[in-house]
Amino acid sequence: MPPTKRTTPTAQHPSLAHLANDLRLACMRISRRVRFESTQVVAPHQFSVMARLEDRALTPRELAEIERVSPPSMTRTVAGLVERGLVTRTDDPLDGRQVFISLTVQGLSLLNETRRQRDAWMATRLKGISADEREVLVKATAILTRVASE
Amino acid sequence: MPPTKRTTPTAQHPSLAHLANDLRLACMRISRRVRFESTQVVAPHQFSVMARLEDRALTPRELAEIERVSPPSMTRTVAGLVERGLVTRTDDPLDGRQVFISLTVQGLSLLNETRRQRDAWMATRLKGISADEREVLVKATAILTRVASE
DNA sequence: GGGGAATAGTTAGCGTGGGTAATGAGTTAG
DNA sequence: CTAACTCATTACCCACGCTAACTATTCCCC
Repeated sequence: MPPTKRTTPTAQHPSLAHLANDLRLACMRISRRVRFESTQVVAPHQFSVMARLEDRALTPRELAEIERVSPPSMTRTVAGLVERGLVTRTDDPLDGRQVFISLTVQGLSLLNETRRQRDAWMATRLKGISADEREVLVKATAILTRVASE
Repeated sequence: MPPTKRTTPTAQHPSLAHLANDLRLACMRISRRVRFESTQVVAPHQFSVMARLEDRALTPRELAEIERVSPPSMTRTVAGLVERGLVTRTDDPLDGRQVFISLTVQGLSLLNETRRQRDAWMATRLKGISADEREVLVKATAILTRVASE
């Protein structure tokens, strides 16, 4: 492949497109390795649902919308979590159609354990970097967090 | 404050654990949004296989090992890509057991189009940041890329 | 050179997690 | 009070992962 055209061609100031590409790839690779290399005790979609329930109980419909999944799929995912004792179902006293799904104590502790493992993976990778690099990453993390939530 | 070790991180110098957590979350959120919000014209595993074929043709077995998938799964994935005209099969003239899988012209252009979309998503997010922040991200990207490949 | 072991790829069949369509129970609007 | 709507579920299909078993080819070693 011929070298890509750059409108702002210095090494210090690569084009926005280049930065976007490289940064995106780095984020996706890190994300991929975190997911692959942390021991998965629950499936990714189950973990994701549990994480949503940490703040407050949600209905299956809300969960389905948040996770961008159809209601029947969420029914099954929740059923799996209930069976493992990680979440519980509670009838809504005000609306007989609805059900609230909430984390159990075991669910919360599993959630925290999984996070601990993932963080440990990341922390291990960060141990080798210099103080300067760490400063850069601290600043970059703030920016990335903002970007990710826009 | 305890005399020997600094256990309370400041805003400027958060603990390694904190940085690891925040950075990991930011990367995973960005990765998730890129995957969700770029129009998927091929499935993730198919895209991943196509990307591996960009440099050179590979055998199904090599692809299976790289993608950490069983050979039968790769057979099916490749079959799907062949059916869509995105890759082709070529018999190895030296070893009758083997087959080479390589990208077609359509495959390559689809690959580039998908990347363009993903990069566009990221580039859009990066347009709003300041020059200083961009400098930080340029440096951070180099570090993250290294970390992701360790 | 011949015969068994090893390797590449595929086929067959299973489990799981996505989807849509249809159903039942409960609520709301008219 | 009935009709329409909403929530959750069930029934059923597809996509993609797996292992086991099979065919074709190559390698190894006597």
